[in-house]
Amino acid sequence: MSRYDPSVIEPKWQSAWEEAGAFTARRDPSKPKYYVLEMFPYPSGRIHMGHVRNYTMGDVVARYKASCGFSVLHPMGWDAFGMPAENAAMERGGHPKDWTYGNIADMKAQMRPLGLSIDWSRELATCDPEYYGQQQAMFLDMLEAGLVYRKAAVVNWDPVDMTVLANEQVIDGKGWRSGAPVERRELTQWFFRISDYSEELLSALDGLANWPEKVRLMQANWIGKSRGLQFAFETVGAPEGFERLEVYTTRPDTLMGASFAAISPDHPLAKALEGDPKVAAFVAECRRGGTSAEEIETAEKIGYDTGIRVKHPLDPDRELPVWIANFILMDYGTGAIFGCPAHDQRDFDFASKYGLPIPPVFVAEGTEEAPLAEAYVPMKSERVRYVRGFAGPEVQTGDEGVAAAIAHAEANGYGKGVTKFRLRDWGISRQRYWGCPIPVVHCPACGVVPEKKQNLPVELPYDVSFDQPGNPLDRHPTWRDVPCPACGTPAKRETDTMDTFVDSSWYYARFTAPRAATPTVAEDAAYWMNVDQYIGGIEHAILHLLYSRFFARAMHKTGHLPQKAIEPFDALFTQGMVTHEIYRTTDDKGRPVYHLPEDVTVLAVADRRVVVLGDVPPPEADTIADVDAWIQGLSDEGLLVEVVPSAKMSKSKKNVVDPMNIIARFGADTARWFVLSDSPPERDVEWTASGAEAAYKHLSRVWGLCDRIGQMPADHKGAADDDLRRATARAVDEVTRSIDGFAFNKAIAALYAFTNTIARADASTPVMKEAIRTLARLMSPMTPHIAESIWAHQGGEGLCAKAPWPKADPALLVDDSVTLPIQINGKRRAEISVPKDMPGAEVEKLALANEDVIKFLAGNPVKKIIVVPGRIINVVA
RNA sequence: GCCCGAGUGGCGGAACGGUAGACGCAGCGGAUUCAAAAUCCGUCGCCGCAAGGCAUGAGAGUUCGAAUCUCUCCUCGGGCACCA
Repeated sequence: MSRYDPSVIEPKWQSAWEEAGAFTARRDPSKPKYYVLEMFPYPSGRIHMGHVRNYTMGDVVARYKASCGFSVLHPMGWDAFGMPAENAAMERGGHPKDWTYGNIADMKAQMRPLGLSIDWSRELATCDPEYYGQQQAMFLDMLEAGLVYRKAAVVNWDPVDMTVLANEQVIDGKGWRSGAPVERRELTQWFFRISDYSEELLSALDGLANWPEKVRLMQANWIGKSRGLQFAFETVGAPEGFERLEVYTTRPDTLMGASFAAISPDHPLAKALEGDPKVAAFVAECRRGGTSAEEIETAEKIGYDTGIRVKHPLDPDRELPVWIANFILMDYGTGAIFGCPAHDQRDFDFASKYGLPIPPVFVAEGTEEAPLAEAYVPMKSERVRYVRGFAGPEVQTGDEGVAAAIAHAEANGYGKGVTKFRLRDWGISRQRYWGCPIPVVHCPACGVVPEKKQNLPVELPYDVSFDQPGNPLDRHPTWRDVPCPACGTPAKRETDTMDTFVDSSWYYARFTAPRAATPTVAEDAAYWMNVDQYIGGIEHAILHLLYSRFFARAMHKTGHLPQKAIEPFDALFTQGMVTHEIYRTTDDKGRPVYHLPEDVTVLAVADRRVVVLGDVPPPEADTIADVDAWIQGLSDEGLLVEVVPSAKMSKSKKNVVDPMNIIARFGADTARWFVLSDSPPERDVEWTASGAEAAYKHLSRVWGLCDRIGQMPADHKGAADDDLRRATARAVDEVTRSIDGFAFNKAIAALYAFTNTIARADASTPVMKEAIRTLARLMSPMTPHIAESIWAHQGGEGLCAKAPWPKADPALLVDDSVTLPIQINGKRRAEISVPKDMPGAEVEKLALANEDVIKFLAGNPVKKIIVVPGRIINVVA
């Protein structure tokens, strides 16, 4: 025990844990279980600091819970399907499978030195046929249960890559990879019926008490419940079959302000009218625009008057024109609306453009009707005066007006109140190779036929090529050709694969029985589910977590999960990012050039922080002017680096720190300590070289302290044993409460303070040893390797990782006397030390007798005195 | 536009309505050293010689007492957004 050398102790203890099988999860009915899970990574090939932070947090929880006596499940796997593997194959050759498994091996090799307490025997990759075969089995069960269906849907189609693109893959109306203008094309796709669960997924959010409020709110907004009126207009001059036009509105109270009706270009009525070349041309024009967010936002409102008219339900003599308008969405409500330009900005813009009337329905209380320059849209909770009302009192809130209008419609039989959701069914078809094949067969005789379960997995063929665009499965010479599972005649496999979000929607359940021949095993799922603590990035707040919540319900319905697991994640924690400042210079053309942190030098010059390129010695300067001149000189030579405030680590900005470099230099414990130390876990943490060094120095100090205590003579007597015992108890208490509350930064702060206390303590050898053994136990969730070394050195029994968590003696947590600050009129003026249970009346007497108090009172009479036991005394004069 | 969240020293951040700034970084002073690095000790919100005063984005309010609760405003961050 001489020098702190992580490169020696870290591999040593990792082997010791492995040999002891310390982290193998076992179903143990005699113990309570604890399932901690970090969101599994995409195998890009390199781990980054964000991974280190995420997995370290999970590891702290796993190790802490294990030492508290829980049977812990802490698995790891790979979200291994997806586009990057295919892109790599297209750009650099090679095969997605080889690329992916190679990356998994590389990343695993980078993760193991971190010393995470992971049960690697449960490792899985979603691209393992063992995994996706079970996913296919569940797909078939869900198909049978009516949770999956096919329908035609409008998608973003990249005509060059010949694939469907997600909205976020469409940039400026062009495919992100091919750069080709994206078309809106109608394709038949597979969907999960997630919208059947809209109401439940929304209301169950209330039960997720240990989820961040923010995530619950984001999901609630995404699900987007609204209450409104649905009714039908009677049409005049419409084609056969369109005698009625169903519309939906959340503002039925504005019905008297309707000046037109509008339908989506994708509405069946619009299709029926496409025989008219002018209509067809208009609809085509609407389609041309992409469906990306920006596209829609900037698109101008355009419309086409169909000549069809509808009768106003409250006044059959009044007829409104029916327009086709590009801003009406087919998949919300009924795909048709009535326009009330006075109280809806979109309708106002549209009516203004096409010269339609804008009659107000209500005005602000106490005002008169006047021409509008923009739509008047007050909060629904605000009281307004209805000038064209038809239900409820003249003056009422919007909410009351809506309720009265729905009641009026229902009473008079022209409409009914309905609830709608923004959440749409989940389209999972992807025209890609590297994904889970959808296990169905298209038979000319039988139609769409599910594959037989005994034929699963439907495995991806290896012999595919990526030298041309489109789906390799589609052009494979034989893969598609199979006999129909129903009638046996030649048929074709479905060549679409599943959205990779499906893969990640149930991996948490698979971890409970990762090698089983069924998707899950009832006993294992019953024992391990739910995930007690799930940890990951806020970027998955909506899609991944919502899909998983749906999938767990679907798995329950098909018998793959118990009822208790329909909300699979009991507690969710969303950790912040690891950031780093950016170092930038400009080239002679004025373009930014970025530099890696290791390529710059940070100098403290006078009281300024100067960052330079390369290895520049600091100046020998005496005056501020000298320093300025020196900096100016650097600037002229192009050596002065501009520092851009902290941002998410990104390769393009070169503000990345490779965890492997840090481990090589300082060891895993330092990296783990640092990512936990500086900021609350939910916030971003800025990686700084000085902070990492400080972490390393601290661990070295702890090492040295351990060494020193090890050399103390066994009979050494100290004068303040009790003080150290109390400090030890306080440290146990603080670290325990901090870890329980996910405040790892506070746990670290308490450990710093405790280390300093031990270093300065004047205590007998056994008390010192007990203190440092306790320190080792308290450090072990964060820095497990150095903790083991200290534990072993100080005579701890067995592995520190297996030792029970220390408990603080409550008697040592309370002090016999307390220091009470004394305030006079709310300002701190003095303090006194009193026995902890001294009665208030006596404390008052002592306080008033205090000479500082007398001085500050200056003879003024005391009006009131407040004694908060053990806290504070406030004298009001 | 709508809905959230956050503003505390030079920096990251602590603080059940009760001593604001724990802990760390940076800085400053000292010891050690031939010297430097490393290490150790001390100091460190601002103004002031001091007594003391001023300080938690700004302004009001509640309270004996407010970083913390309430209201208004400002700034930053995030989510959603032709969703009828």
